[in-house]
Amino acid sequence: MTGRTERRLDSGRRPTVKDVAAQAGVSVATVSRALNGLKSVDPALGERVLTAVRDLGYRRDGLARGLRRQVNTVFGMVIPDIENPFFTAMVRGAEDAAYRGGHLLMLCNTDDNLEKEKAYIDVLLGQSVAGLLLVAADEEHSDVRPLIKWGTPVVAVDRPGHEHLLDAVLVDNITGARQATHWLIGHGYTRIASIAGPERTTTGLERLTGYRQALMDAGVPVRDDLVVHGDFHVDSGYLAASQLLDQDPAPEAIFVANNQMTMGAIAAITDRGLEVPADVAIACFDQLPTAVRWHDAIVTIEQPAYDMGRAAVEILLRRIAGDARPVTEIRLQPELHEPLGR
Amino acid sequence: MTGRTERRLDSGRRPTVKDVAAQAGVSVATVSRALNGLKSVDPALGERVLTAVRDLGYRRDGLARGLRRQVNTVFGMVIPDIENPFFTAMVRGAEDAAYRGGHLLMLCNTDDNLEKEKAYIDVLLGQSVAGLLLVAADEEHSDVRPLIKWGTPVVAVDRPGHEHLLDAVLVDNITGARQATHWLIGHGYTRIASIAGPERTTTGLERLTGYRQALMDAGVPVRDDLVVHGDFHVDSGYLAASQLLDQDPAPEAIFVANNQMTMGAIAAITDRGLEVPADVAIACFDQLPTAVRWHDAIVTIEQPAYDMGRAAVEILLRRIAGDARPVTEIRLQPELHEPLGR
DNA sequence: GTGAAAGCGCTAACAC
DNA sequence: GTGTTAGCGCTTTCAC
Repeated sequence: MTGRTERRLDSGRRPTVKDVAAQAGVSVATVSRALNGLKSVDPALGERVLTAVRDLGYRRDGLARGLRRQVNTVFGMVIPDIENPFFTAMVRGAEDAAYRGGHLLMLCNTDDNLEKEKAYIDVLLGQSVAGLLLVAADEEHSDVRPLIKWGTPVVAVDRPGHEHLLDAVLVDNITGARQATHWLIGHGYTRIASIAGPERTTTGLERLTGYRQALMDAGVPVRDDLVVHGDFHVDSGYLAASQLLDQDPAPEAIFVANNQMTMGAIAAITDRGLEVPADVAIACFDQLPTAVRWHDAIVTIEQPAYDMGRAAVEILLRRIAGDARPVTEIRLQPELHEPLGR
Repeated sequence: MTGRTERRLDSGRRPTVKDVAAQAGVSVATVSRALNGLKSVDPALGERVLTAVRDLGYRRDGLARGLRRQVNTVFGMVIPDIENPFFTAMVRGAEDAAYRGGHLLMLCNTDDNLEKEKAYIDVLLGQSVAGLLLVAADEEHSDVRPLIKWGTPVVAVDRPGHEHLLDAVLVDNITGARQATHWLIGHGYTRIASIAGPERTTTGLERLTGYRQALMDAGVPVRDDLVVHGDFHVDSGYLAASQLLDQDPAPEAIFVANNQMTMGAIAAITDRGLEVPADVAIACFDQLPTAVRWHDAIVTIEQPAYDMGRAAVEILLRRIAGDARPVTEIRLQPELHEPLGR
């Protein structure tokens, strides 16, 4: 603030290597070497450089650096819904693994908007990220082939990449959904509805398939009027549950395809003065926070969200290290948790 | 895949403007102009450029572009805890406003880790982001002065920036905490404890101050053994509540300084077979999801998280547009929500 | 051990 | 309306 140590450059210009070099009385090459920690630099000069850096408030330009070195250390991650705890847990898993591996993680939220998704992927690749984790909003149209071609490793998480051309970390949705539905059947419910996910997502479709399989296995007729599609968000769960409860007779149990829609469904049920599970039983794909109402009364299929993020980053790290094995798809098993009350 | 249209460049090299220019039979300048949508380019040539771009799978290098133009379109945002719904709501507000203004938002989660925070800020500024939204993990040590000096606009959100040198969007924590505590007092509770936030955050301190003020206003003695500090995360809420409940006599009511710790506190109370609010009343700073157990039995101080994010971006946009007014601090009012049961 | 200079991919003068 | 070229800030040969 006093300007005492800041000899040159009082203009608003951001300082560059040149400024630092001039201030320290060395060449730009030496500045660069010192900043990169090359041991081939004289300790005395190195010290002078560091002092100049501090005096000037110099900060290396990542753009120029990245452009020159053609290698970045940051990972990019694209998720569809930052308000969904499942994805944020996944982010934590990815981030922890990345940080351990010496990488940072930049997150982009697409809000299930394909246009945004395209834009974010574009920026991320434009910045030459070291790797990309992609939870695709639209599996059909997010064409990432060009990326892989030019060497940026991409791993699809939760939802498979374009035509299974990408490394992917997925969950066995069919088995999980079947287990949940099976549990309901085993506990005496027969009129079992489902609030399903969007038809354009594999997660939505696979969980619906699992639900249907369980019914067929048990010889329970599969009725299309008992299936309502939502969009994986809270409001659509509320709406779907309302539609189902309007039916006469109303369903005795509902298998809901994700956590957010379950929250909505619970709210709809409560708003009608009904109780879970006395009036309507719920099975939910995804873990629910323990503090959630009726938590003890709901069957949940817990997905290993944190581990999925971690596993995805580990694949990325291996690819960066030069691993060239063919496309790998990992499918992790979810886990059925019975309600405590039983 | 067939390679039919891809004349040159079958190597693994990523194509550049030069390649596109060669393929389209024009100069690099024309390619650049076409890609930037300058109308001074012949439609026919423009078309040829676009075709070449598609054939080659060309993608503009954001690093080189940013370096040359010295102006980026992406905002950066740094938050301490991506698993806290308060921050994710804030992100949504910021992102929506940014997108409306033609900007994208890159998110970084510091996990309350000062080292990570430094690293992320460094990368973000290194990438020359157009602006930075900062929810500081450590208000003392996150020295962002150099940034402002070189022109990147920075807005502090939720927690004030370094010594109030930054534009900031904050909440009136003292008033909110006072209202919550006042409500408890007004409903007959006198032995009121508090699970406070960390002492290094202003949010933690201000809410504690509000709690104390309310007690003093009502002539209730302020007792330090009724205050336990947490770290704003779920586990610390559980721990703190356990400590408080171990006291004899146990507190009749607890004012909890944020949502996550409230979740933990509720779990601790439930685990002991106690009920909210019959055995222990809870007042919580922050909104709680409606599906949370006891939601109807808890006084909440709702923060306008979404609006905070939006307001912060709006400041950023104004600064970018050249607004040079002195440092602005906005304080939004939280809103007390009474439990429905009353 | 240090410096001079080329060049990463792009845009923006500047010529024509 | 199009092409040639300088140069953004940095790293990295290549000389010395």
